[in-house]
Amino acid sequence: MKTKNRPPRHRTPMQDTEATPGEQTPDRAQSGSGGLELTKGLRSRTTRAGGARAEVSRRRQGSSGRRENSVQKRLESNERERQRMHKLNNAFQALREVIPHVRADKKLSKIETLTLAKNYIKSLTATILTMSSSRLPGLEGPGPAPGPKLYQHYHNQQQQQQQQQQQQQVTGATLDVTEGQPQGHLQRYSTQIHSFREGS
DNA sequence: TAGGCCATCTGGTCCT
DNA sequence: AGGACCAGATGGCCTA
Repeated sequence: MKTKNRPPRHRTPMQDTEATPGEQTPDRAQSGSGGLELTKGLRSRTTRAGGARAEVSRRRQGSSGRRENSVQKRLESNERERQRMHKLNNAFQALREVIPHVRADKKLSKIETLTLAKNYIKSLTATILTMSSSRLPGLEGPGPAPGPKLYQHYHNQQQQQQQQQQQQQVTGATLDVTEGQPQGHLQRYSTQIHSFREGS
């Protein structure tokens, strides 16, 4: 696995609006697509389908006034998209900080973060179920008994997931773990974080 | 150098 | 209508 703790890259000219504190510094410096001047960005994309469409669109624009207006709209849209992605990345970072993993010096990738989070939740769920297992047969039992309800909810979800998997026949999801008995989750989670951080 | 990961731009579609 | 969301494309950085 690779180190993702790389230093922030530089900002593009248009990114100088300012980054919200705590947000990742945008990179993309001087890259063909990223470094606007919008015209530069558009020009660099004319070889692509989207870029070609943009080219046609621009020809249709006609007057330079309308074109400028369109460019301005695009710049604003780009900025919103950037902010949206920064929020998403902040959420990823927040998630990384609450899921335990082995090598704290190495940043989890997004896919690793999501997968570990999913399995961490499952392991916690399994732990809770284990702790309340004395009540498991007690669907009939009196008292507050959150256990059985949770257990049933958990199993309903397990069944749904199994059905979905059977339907979809998902392949290539190497990070995913085949669902099984609840008590296996903690073990699998532990194994997985080791393979993520120390393996490959 | 190839492959993985990522940020950004972009146009289309959906939603309010 | 305008903004949010999404997916495809592109290119930079990093590691094995």
